[in-house]
Amino acid sequence: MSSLPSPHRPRTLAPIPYVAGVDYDVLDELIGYSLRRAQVAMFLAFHEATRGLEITPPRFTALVIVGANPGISQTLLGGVLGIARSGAMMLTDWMDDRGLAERRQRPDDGRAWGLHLTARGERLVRTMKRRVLAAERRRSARFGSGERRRLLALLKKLAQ
Amino acid sequence: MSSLPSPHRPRTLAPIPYVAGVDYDVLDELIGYSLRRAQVAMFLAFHEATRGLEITPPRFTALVIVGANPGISQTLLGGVLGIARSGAMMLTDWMDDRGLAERRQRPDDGRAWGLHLTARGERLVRTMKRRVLAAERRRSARFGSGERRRLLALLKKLAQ
DNA sequence: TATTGTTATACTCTATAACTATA
DNA sequence: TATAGTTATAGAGTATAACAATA
Repeated sequence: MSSLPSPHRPRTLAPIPYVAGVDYDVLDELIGYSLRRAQVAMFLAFHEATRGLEITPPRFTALVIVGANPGISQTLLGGVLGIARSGAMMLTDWMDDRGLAERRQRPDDGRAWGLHLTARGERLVRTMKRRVLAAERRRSARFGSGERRRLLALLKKLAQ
Repeated sequence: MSSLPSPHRPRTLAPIPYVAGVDYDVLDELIGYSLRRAQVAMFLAFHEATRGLEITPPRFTALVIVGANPGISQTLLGGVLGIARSGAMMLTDWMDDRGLAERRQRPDDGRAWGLHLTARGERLVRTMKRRVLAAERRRSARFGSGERRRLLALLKKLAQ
């Protein structure tokens, strides 16, 4: 396969600028390009909202998924995140090392662990959710009534 | 600064799945999460559309920008892309090595190069634009009249 | 002094492939 | 045989910092 893909997050800590005097040509008409710019902007809001928590988007997703699906296996967690098992392991190690989640033995299957949030993990998830949702609302303040809802629906349709 | 950011492109060559039976909790309500899923889907369409051209999103952007702004410097190109000068250099080397763009001396400033597409670069840009626009139209076919336009506008508003 | 291009280096995230234990 | 977890390794893309040449 070609030179492909990578992560989840923008490259710098500043929004991608619209440089005055530069002709953006077809880029201005491409969903893909605006998607990228929007993603950088939203990442910055996310980063600001989770300041001090050492959270990244994949970590956030992993913690939320484990919280909502106690006993989930590493392999399935990787499947949900769209990453390889080895990546799910590193994420799980990260949660485990910090006392946010633990691996419990399964009586039914000796191969797989069941992942569970600790009390500390539960607290962190509550804090993260509160902050991230607040950041989204703040960023959506520029939208008129219903526009946030409509954007969400259009994005889901596009990703389908 | 924390452990931060990275690129432009999704991690795998498959869309992020919605795994049946898994509770996605708050993720379903977050613009940031849907943005990520949409971006992966659009990247796959982009990748498919540019098959055989060895093109990635940053290369596409660089070629389009040089094409529309002949004589642009590497530093400004990096500014438009939102990457460091060293990255703009690697991109320029890539274009130069393949005979797609060339560095020309500037009479007014001995420090900076002026970047220009070659005839071959011009042809590639035409081909890329055609294919990528067709892919976007194909992907937007699921949208009702005006929805693509509305999505573009909402994304721009979000990124502002 | 400031800026452009350049080079070397390090870092992050991810994939791949091989290994083991269990099914 | 197949699957879960694990480990080691490699790759892509980016940033940072230093340097020479020019402004």
